[in-house]
Amino acid sequence: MDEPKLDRRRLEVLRAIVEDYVATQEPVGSRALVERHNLNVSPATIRNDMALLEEEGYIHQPHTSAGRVPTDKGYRLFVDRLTNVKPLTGAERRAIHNFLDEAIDLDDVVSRTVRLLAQLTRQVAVVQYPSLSRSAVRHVELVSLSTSRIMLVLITDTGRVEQRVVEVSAIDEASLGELRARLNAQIGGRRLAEVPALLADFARLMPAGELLDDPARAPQPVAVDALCASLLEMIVEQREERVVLAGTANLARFGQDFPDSIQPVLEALEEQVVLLKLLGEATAPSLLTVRIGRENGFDQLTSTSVVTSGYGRGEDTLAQLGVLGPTRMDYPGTMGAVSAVARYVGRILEQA
Amino acid sequence: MDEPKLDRRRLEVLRAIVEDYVATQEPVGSRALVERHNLNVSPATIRNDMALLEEEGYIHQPHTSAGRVPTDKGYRLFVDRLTNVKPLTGAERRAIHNFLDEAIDLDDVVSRTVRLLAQLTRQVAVVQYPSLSRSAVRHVELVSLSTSRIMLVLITDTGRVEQRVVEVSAIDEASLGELRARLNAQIGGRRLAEVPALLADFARLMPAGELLDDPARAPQPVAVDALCASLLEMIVEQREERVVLAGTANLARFGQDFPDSIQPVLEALEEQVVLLKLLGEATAPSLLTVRIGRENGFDQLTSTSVVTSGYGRGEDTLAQLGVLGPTRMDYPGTMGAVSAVARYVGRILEQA
DNA sequence: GTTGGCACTCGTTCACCCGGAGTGCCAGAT
DNA sequence: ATCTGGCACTCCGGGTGAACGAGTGCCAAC
Repeated sequence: MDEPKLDRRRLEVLRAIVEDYVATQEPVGSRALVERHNLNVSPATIRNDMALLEEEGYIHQPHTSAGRVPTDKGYRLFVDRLTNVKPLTGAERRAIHNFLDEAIDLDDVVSRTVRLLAQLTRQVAVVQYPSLSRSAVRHVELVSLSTSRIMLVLITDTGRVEQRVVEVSAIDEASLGELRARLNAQIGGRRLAEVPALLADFARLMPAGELLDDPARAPQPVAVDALCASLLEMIVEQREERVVLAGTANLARFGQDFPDSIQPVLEALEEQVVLLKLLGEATAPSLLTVRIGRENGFDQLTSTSVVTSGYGRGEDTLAQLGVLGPTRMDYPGTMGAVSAVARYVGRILEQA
Repeated sequence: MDEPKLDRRRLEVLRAIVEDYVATQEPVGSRALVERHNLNVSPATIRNDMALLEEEGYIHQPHTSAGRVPTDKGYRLFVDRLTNVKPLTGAERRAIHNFLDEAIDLDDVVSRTVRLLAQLTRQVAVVQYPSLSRSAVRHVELVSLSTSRIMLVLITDTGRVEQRVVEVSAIDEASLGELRARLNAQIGGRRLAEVPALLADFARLMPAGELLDDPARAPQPVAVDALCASLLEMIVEQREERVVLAGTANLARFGQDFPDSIQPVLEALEEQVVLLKLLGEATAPSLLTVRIGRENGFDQLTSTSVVTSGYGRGEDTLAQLGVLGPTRMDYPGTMGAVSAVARYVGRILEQA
């Protein structure tokens, strides 16, 4: 798999090119390279290496007699083999702690996280709300609003509360209380992912009275069905997950990095669907994913890269968060920030 | 108050300058003016008028021997006296109806409205959630989660649901039921604005048992106080209102209109506080407000204008919505769109 | 495999010039 | 008193061309 033609020095040259280009935003030439990094060879040697790297598609020359610029393939190699995530400074680490520790509820955690990430990386930050399906039921509440309307409230252990109103045939308070108790016994504390199966059982057994001490108090099947159906809908519907955004202003700072304009990028960022796709499938917590240029699959985003990480409680990934910026970005730094924030948010969620 | 020096033709000239400049985005000269509008005078005459308009501060010359550009003061006069809101086309009107009629709940109405407004005006749209304080209490629910924790749920007639959990000293189910009934009798159907006063009475009378048939069942004062306090907090806190945004990508289309960069504008738009201030105090429904350039009071937004309108049910303003764009914007068109959307959203809320 | 040298290519910058658009002003016409 | 045509003037923008410099590729020598 390794390209045998790339010996140690050539890789070093590629790394130097990426680093310099990211720093200066200008094509980098052979002389500048030997000066800034202490490669103990002459510019001419570097030129030979560059010619080879270009042949292999890792770098590219905007026009004859210009310096070289990394290609997407070059960045990819850089990220995969030539760098490690850069650990944050103590000050940054402290800033994360201080800022996130003040969060008062889930909304606040998410909103603080996204702003923090944007500020830390000076780029666009994206945070997905903890997914319902990964979290567990803390409590289900049934509130009768009138004789035939029930409000269904679902509280999860990530602190999210969802409610909706259900129309049912008349049901009396006593039955409702019984139902509430049984329902909580059945699904309380269980993963949302397990709930559909459990509800199916519940809908089958409950009306038959099999779960009750006094079968005479079994509620009407139709009411139970309606409630279960609504509960299921809530869970499924919420899987269409919410995403929040911050730092779009940072895009403007990189105006020159985008071939035409930042308009298509801003447009893409307004589409929830696009954002969700960018964050991608849930990965293990603190496992970084980097998508470079075309890899992210949207034409409007060919000159952007995305760095994402799962976050969650312990081993469970509850959702994804990440950062979007120009392909020419500080990968080690960004990866460090994303990883650190993901880890810390996870820890906060554990306490809650 | 009228500047007597501005006779009919001079005003006409100002209008022509604004219209042409908005259309072409280039300083407009005397000759072009007489050609495009059929003013029946010579360019020289227009030049005299322009000199006067400039002296009065309505227009401005970027440099000697360039055409004229309207100043903020010029736009102001234009908006106040030289134009009327432009009615929408039939197609646009139909688009509004079709798109908004499909909304399924309050969140959906708001989200559709903001996207619609952005698309219609091709600018940044801002919509404030209907304010709790203007709406009325539909129902208050008390749910005991455990012996000492009660969930308080407030449902308003705009369809909003807010909940929070309150810690109280132990309270039994019967007292809770009584409390719920009395509380609803006291504040159900009332405006949120009236609620604080009503709650004060309630907290005074209820514990004393004066409102009960059986004074022995009066709940502990401390529990009532805690509940009332939380309810008040909910109402007050929600006055810090939510705002949603769409169409930021449209800013990029106007890149040249912003002296330096759109960055400060994007930054401003990320601040909820700024957005709320821009939307401003509630005004009567369908009453348009236009703030031009510096009038909006933010340094970052000196080259933007904001067109807002209240919207609501009948005569009640529930919240504000509006559009933000470069000072050089199509005022009549934008005003027409904002006004039409505000009116229609109001009508939708009436049905709900 | 590395190096120094050299010819060559291009993009960038600057000075310069020119054309055109637009102005202000003035004297004369209405 | 107001409008108009004419005229001199200003200034921006675009185009041209030269000088410059950064960078390259190649080759012969080490």
